[in-house]
Amino acid sequence: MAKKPKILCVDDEQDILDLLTFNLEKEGYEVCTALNGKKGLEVAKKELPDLIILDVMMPEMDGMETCREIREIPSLRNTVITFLTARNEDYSQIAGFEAGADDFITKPIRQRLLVSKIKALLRRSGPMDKGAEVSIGGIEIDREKYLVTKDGVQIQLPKKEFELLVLLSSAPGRVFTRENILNSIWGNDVIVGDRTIDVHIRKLREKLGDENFKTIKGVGYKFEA
Amino acid sequence: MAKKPKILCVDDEQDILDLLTFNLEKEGYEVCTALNGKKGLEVAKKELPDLIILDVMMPEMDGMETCREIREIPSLRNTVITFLTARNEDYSQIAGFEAGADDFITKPIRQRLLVSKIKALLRRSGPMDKGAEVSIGGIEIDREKYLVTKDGVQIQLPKKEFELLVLLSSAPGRVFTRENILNSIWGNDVIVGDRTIDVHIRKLREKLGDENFKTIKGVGYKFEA
DNA sequence: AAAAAAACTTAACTTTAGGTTAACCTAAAT
DNA sequence: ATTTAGGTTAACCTAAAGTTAAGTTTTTTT
Repeated sequence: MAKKPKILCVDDEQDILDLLTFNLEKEGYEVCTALNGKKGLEVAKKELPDLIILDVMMPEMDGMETCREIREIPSLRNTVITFLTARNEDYSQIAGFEAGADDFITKPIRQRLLVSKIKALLRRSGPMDKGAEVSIGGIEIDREKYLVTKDGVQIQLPKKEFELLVLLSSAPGRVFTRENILNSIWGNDVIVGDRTIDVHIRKLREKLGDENFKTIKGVGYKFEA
Repeated sequence: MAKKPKILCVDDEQDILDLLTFNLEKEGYEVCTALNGKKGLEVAKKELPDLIILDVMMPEMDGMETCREIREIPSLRNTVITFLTARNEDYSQIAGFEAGADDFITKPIRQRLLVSKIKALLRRSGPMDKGAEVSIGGIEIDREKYLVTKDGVQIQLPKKEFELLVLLSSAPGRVFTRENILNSIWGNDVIVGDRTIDVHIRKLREKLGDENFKTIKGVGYKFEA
């Protein structure tokens, strides 16, 4: 099974969160929640969800503001964000799109519409990054063929190493924290020792060249050409 | 050789049609065109293309509407549809997916991206059940005759083995997950044990040579020459 | 219609790739 | 100099795939 899409719901009402969680989990999504914008931002950074549902009306940091901040974070730049608003608040919609929203869901939430919108949004974001081949500095990655080519030589990587490479190369130059990596590749619930990542990084360095995998001490790793 | 995929382009600007036709024919596709949604629908019914490129903005019947109508026609239900939009018309994209689009191509059209998207979309849309003969590395597959020839020797494969071979060979080199395989050959709902696939793979290896069927542990299988 | 054969699935068991850990080492930062 | 994060290695362990044979089901033959 392809990894379950992860959805973050941010709302100050626990009721709404419960409703969303219930409906989305039923559809097979992995759901995480936050009770305010600030928490939402934190969770988003940590969990790197595929889609975020943001309530517009929240105390302290409202949806707009949260959205703007999320859009500032490189690792979340391509995450789909949809707002939750009261019906017919046209005005907020305009502002919302300016803040970087991708869609709006109106309250009261109709379960069927919610699910179909979510599906459509995820589908939309899907085809983009499915382009199978990436090529950076002599290294080609073909996700469909599960094959890496370095300077014309094909290399067969084990699953975890491949996934790690795909992750790091998805944003060359960007630092991924250990936490990022664990969440993306292992999932938040799985617990593996600290050294595990190092070992995989080591293998990658061995196979693809030391110079491409940089350590940022105290922060994480990045892939560079 | 598998039959050329047929692509229908619908746009109200002749310039765009010419550009698309030129680029796609160069890649070996068969191209037909229509200057508006209504004509597009007619041509689609007649030609049964494998993929349709629809401009969103057209007078009279726009892309969305055309798309919806196309989806109503049973013989075109599985045709891949991709929209042509001006850059960053996010909102129309959402509506587009709801109308049944599979992907979007943004104007201005970048030739390489266009071609790679088309390729990816056609590949994903699954094995074309039209073109009958495939030949890869000493193995010939004739889907019409249900016949496999290895190094000139005809081999009679049972149904499941044959289907599995056809699936894997439909995209040589590409890894098919167990889930992929189950969905394609057995259908979404049928439940068969995990080991069933292995057994069929084993039979294929036995009959057609071990080396052609690679295991990607934790991922799936692929067929290679 | 019964018997036989072929194909398909399952179950039980073995094998193995590769993922994880633990223990120790090294280098960078304070 | 001390601390701490990361690097390295090899042993260990496990989930996934391979194998085989024994049921089932389906198809063909008589």
